[in-house]
Amino acid sequence: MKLNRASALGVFAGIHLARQGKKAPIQGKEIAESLGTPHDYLLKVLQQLVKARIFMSERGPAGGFQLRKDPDQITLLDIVEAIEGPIDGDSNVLHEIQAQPNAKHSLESAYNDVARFARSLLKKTTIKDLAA
Amino acid sequence: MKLNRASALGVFAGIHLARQGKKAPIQGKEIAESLGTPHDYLLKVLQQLVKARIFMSERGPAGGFQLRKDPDQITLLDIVEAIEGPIDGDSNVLHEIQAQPNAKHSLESAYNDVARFARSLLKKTTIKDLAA
DNA sequence: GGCGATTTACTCGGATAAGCATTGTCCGAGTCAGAAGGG
DNA sequence: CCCTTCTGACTCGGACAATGCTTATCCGAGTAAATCGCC
Repeated sequence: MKLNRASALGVFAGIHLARQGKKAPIQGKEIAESLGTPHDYLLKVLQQLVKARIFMSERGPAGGFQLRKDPDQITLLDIVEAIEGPIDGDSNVLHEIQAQPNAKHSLESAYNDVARFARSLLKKTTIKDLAA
Repeated sequence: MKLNRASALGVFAGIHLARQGKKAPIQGKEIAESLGTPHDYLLKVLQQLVKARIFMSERGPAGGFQLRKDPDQITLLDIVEAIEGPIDGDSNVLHEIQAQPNAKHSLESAYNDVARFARSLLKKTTIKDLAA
């Protein structure tokens, strides 16, 4: 697992939306200025979260982004995995190396343990927690 | 943190050397064939471990690589950090984003917790454990 | 003045470049063994 | 025959490309409001 700039932007964008409530859509432009990040790039990140059905978007004037669920129903894991892809032990890297199967297995389970821990930890924290 | 092909190769190379004992140097060519990986690339990985003083190398005919320490004194963390660099929470990515300080801090400590867990887990396992 | 088609301004959406890290390759530096030559 | 010198083969070492992923940018699709024209 890794922490991209993109996934961090996704989390903070979620916090920004949570703070505004669900009244009206918030424009990407406003979020970008708030986070001090390039507008066009942030949009691409937000798009991924819309595809993952975590955010919802509306086009046209007065359009923008909103949370699709309540802030306490959105975990960090939801956002991070929507952007980075699933958090696993990267076992595909191991399988293309020839080595003793039990050594491969031991290393793989070590990495899987780390991945499991990361998943459970990120699942505990919600957007609501961070927006407080 | 992430699991590169390079760090996996470093671990398996360490296992290969541990299995041979400390009698004579093992050539990179032999390790590369054993792991089914490009020879020239593996050398670059082994070089990093030599620089980190985990392996030792000898040139010339009958040269090769050896472990510098006992297999039970070399942890997975030693090898992985020698190749990937230190395992941290990638907090540098966070600091260039403008956001509420407490939200940034919460996210950063979540990632630091994962990094700490990964470090402690990788520190528990030694090359000797995997070579058995 | 009221209604509707049209234009306009504004938003997100997806396809397209630029930058950087990881992976892969090549040639040179160092080292020992063995052969060649002279004593 | 023995010692010294030289050549050559073999190893690692570090500098140089190629590939893939992350980041950044651009232009087009969609939408609602405002404008203009007609009734």
